[in-house]
Amino acid sequence: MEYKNTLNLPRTEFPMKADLVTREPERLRRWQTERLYDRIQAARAGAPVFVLHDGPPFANGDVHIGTALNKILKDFILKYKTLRGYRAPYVPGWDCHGLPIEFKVVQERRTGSGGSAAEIRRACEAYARRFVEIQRQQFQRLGVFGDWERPYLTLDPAYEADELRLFADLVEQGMVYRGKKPVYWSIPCRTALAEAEVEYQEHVSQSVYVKFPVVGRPGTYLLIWTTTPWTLPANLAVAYNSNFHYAVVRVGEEDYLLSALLVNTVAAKCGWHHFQIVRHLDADHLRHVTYQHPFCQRTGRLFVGDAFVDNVTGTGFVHIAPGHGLEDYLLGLEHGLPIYSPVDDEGRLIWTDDLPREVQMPSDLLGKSILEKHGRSEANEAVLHELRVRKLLLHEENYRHSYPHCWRSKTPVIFRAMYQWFIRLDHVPPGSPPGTPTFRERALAEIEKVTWIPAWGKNRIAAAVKARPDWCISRQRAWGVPIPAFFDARGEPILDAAIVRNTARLVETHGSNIWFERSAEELWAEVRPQGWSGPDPVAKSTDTLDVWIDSGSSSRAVIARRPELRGSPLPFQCDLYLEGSDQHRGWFQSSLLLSLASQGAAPYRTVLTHGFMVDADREKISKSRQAQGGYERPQTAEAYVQTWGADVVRLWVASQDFRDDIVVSEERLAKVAETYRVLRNALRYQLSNLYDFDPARHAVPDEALTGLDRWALDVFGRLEAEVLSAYEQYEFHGVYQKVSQFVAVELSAVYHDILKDRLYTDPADSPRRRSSQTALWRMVQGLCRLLAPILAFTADEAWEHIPGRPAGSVHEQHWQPTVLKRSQEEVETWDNLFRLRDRLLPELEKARQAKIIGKALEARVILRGDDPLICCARKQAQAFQELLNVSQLEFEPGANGQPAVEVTHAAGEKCERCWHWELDVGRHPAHPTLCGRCVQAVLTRASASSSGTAV
RNA sequence: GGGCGUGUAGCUCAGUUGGUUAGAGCAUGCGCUUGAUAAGCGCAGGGUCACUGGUUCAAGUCCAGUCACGCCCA
Repeated sequence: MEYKNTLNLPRTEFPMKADLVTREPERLRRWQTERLYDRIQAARAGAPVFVLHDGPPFANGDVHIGTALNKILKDFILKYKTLRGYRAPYVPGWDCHGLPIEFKVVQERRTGSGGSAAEIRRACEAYARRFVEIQRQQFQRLGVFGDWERPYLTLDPAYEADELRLFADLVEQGMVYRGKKPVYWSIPCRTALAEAEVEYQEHVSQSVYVKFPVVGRPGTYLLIWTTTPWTLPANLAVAYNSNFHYAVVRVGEEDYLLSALLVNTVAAKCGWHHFQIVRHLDADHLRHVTYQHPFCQRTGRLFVGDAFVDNVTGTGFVHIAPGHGLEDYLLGLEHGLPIYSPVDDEGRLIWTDDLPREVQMPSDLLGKSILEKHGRSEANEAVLHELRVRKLLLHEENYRHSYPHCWRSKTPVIFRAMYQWFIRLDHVPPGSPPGTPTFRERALAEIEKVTWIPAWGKNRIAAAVKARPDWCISRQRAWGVPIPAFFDARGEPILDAAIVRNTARLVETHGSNIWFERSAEELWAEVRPQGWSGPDPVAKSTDTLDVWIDSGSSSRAVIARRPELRGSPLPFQCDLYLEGSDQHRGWFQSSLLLSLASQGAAPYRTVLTHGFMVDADREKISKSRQAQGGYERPQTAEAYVQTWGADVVRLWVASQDFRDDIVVSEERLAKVAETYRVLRNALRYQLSNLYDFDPARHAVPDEALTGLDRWALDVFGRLEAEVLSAYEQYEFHGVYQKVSQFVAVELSAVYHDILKDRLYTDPADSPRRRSSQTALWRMVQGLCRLLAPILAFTADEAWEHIPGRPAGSVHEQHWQPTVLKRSQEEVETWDNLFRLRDRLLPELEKARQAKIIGKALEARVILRGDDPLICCARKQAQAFQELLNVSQLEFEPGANGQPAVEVTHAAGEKCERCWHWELDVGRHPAHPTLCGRCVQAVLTRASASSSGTAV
């Protein structure tokens, strides 16, 4: 029993149990008090730069697990680049303006009208800052390094000023115009919505088939179909498809015109039992048809609309209201129709100045509300009533389809034409020669210059840029950067680059609240350009800029402004943007368009995209499932960190290919936690066997290392190269797979297992033991560096337990992979030994099954014959016996009838100290239970301790 | 409905230009060990490569279609 004390059993303070949830915050505090991030940046002052520019999350709510994923991926890259010697600064940002915050604030205030714009704005700012603080804590808790004390906020006056200066450039180039155009309008929010603010949901609409009387042919009607009856008062035309055949169908006394292919469908819907097709018409006949509006005193004409009139739904005639639909609007422009939109901000039907009163809707319809309550809208009901009394409503039914909804109020949006500011996508500078590329074409060319990872990202953003309409940039909201426009006495807008720049200067010193707090006169006095010869304003605009202009301006307001991020030769261009794939239509695009327009190039050289978080069933994380208790915990970063610790969450992020969707589930986290334990244990094994190792005194040079250790370092070197390459390509799941499999197989099952014997039983200072310690010492440093970007806390913790380590945190190290070069011959020898080992292990297993042996040390292996592998093993008998971890290995010449491999129980007795079975146990009278080797070890140890050199 | 993706063992991933019985780690089961011990080692089971059809001597790998899921759009 006492011999156990003569062994070099592992010792370490590095605990097996990670206890990440309580221990990580302590390390975090230390990093903060030591100002580790600043220290790293300072140390890399002259190094090559790698800039990843942060896409700002919205300053609202707790950090979602999906947002955490994004931040962690960014941190992997920056920690990796830092280790490789780059100066890789990180300036986190927040998107602070916008409807979601204003919506919350107005809800929270609940004080009737809600106060002035300036008051709401102050409350919004306080709200945004509160969540910036909350999210900052939560992001830091994930182990993300960055300049958290000086993040960029889109509400900073300096940011707003730069955004306005960028806007001024666009104004100066003539890219910004005011136009009347149908936009998404949210009635409860009383605002136009950006495409990004619209979400599609299932909706039941009232679908109606309506008769439009044909002028000059009593009893003949066009049939149109619509799912938005409230747009009928705005009807100004009907579209048909010039490729279709149309039929005149007689039902009872009346004749109906509709697409020939849809006759049966419509007949079934409308319940026509007896009908006959009395005539066929082709498109030429339709060109000259005029119809009477069903309930307004005006007529309309038919136009070709091949692009959108289909033969699948409806009647083959499409009701056109240029003020209420994009296709309608375009057709209206083409034929000079007014963009007529008789609806007010509250979604009520009204008369407008676009048409004479007498040809507009009957006064009974005025004031009827479009907004649905319990699936019914006053406006629809009133229109249907008008149709019914005139006997023009042929059929009515519920129609279930996907329909755009306001993302905040969750109500169906309407399309409504109104004056808005736009950025013209097909802009060409005035006076440029023919053939000059349009802005859209330049954007597409710029997309070609960027590296998109994965490569399909290029297609995706190019398709989005190709297809997108002009960018509607105005919002009728308070919480945003004001559009510094004025109106003259005639109501004409005044927007001028010099005014915008002067406003930027004003905003830079006072913040953008000044626009809302001061009167138009006061503002004009401040921003009126020198030598202004235009009209004087009588009012100011109260619109704000689309928030995509905010975040899209960051290349100018942040990259070009912050000295540590500033690029060269293009100050606004950085190396990498990294966001979810939805940003192809969001930030990637807004950043590209704005940077190109104002600065002449894309703000990024590479764009990396990740997929979305899905649950265990590979379906998107849904709030309704959350509400029904479908998940064990809230889908926030905090909830996961509090259960598993940040390093497990980080390892989970690394474990999957982020270019696809990422599964977040309890099972997945549990599996990853298991891998974490394996990694941690391997580190612990290595550290615990270095307790008496001082590299300065004990390190063994490469050529003196044992073959096994040289093998291990070589294999590790190859792993390191593979891992390096995976990091280079941002394939963190490759790092995860390679490292975890290496640790499980090469390290734990082979190297560590074999090493135990020499580490524990050899004399502490024996060359063989010091050789292995040297290898472990080098490897544990390598592992820490290689894991540091992912296991930010654990790698740093383990690093501190390495004896004689380089100064500083693991995150301050310079990762320079070292290679141990072995000759071809040596490599082959060891490959052979392992090949033979693989062949013999099943034999040992058989012996175990047959109860001949238990553990391998109880075995004696006899190898016979002159098989090349066996010859190789004979030359390396001692090393090979170690690989097998058996007590006795014997070689015999081949003999007839004798197997080439034989496993028997070892001869002799079990040594009490090393557990080998040896023939020389008991030879030494003072140590009757020990083998010769252990006697030596014990005697060496005794003399070392008596001479005072023991460790 | 359209665009862009994805679909290989329970989980996460490999599967080069199409070529022998489809691999790894983890998890599971069964053993071993008890000097890495809320650890360690070994062995075993587990896949009609989403589905259907095609091209080919040969397809997880190429083509077409279908389905499911995700993002974006209508």
